[in-house]
Amino acid sequence: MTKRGRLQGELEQLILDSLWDASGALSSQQLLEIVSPDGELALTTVLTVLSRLTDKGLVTREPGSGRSLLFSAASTREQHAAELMLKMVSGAGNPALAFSHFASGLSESDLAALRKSLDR
Amino acid sequence: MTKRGRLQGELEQLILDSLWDASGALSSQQLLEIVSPDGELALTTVLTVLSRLTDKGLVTREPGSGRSLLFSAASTREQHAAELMLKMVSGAGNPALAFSHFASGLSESDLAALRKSLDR
DNA sequence: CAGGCAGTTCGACATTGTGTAGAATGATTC
DNA sequence: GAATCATTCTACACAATGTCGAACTGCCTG
Repeated sequence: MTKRGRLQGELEQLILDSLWDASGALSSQQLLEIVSPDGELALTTVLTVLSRLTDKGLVTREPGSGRSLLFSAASTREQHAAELMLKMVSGAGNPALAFSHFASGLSESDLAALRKSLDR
Repeated sequence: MTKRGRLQGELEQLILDSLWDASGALSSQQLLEIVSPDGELALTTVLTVLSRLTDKGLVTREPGSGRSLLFSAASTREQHAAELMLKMVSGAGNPALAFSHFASGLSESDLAALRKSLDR
């Protein structure tokens, strides 16, 4: 019920970010510890969100020890970002124009990185 | 109430697209005509959505003839797309990696356009 | 092997965003 | 001044998300 003044989609994003930041797969408990260190959230809350993220294909689950589950992001943060960016391009109408606006907003270092990624 | 089986956000997108496709500013009536040629929607429906899009800063309004208003998109489709793409990059963690995934998904012609937009 | 425990799944309710439109308001016009 | 008509206000339905308590179910331990 968005009690803790959380915005729409914020908890899902927070959990996704936690999974991306993690080195490996995480248990629901570990995620709870990360997402709510002060014990403000219930474990079931985290599990519900994980279930919804799994339904969306953004999270995968593997069996852990006992009958626990380990969760991890289905794709890397960068793959996910790239996918969304590609979707923008397809809906952009005039990609060349969109690219030019896009490039204008990039930092020098990001521009350099982008150029390098195109050199192949 | 999403009666006509419309998905979440679909009408907003449809109206935004109509404004982008239009050569100039449009009245609510013209938009209704475009969005619902068969008269399935009420004019107030279009106006409500326009009001919400205006609140989001995606649509601007100017006085038209009489006390009518003319609506137009606040930014071009390409600017909008570029803005979202830039937001992705900032949240991508490792932009260089995101770029490389992004480039892999682009068509040859889009790649060429992107290269050209970086040459300056 | 039965009982408890730890972890998951189910079902529920709250809030916000969006689809949808009738009622109310207010400026224009005749 | 009354009719007109575009906009704003108010309202309700449904979907997505936040948030849990209750129920369920394998495992482990005694």
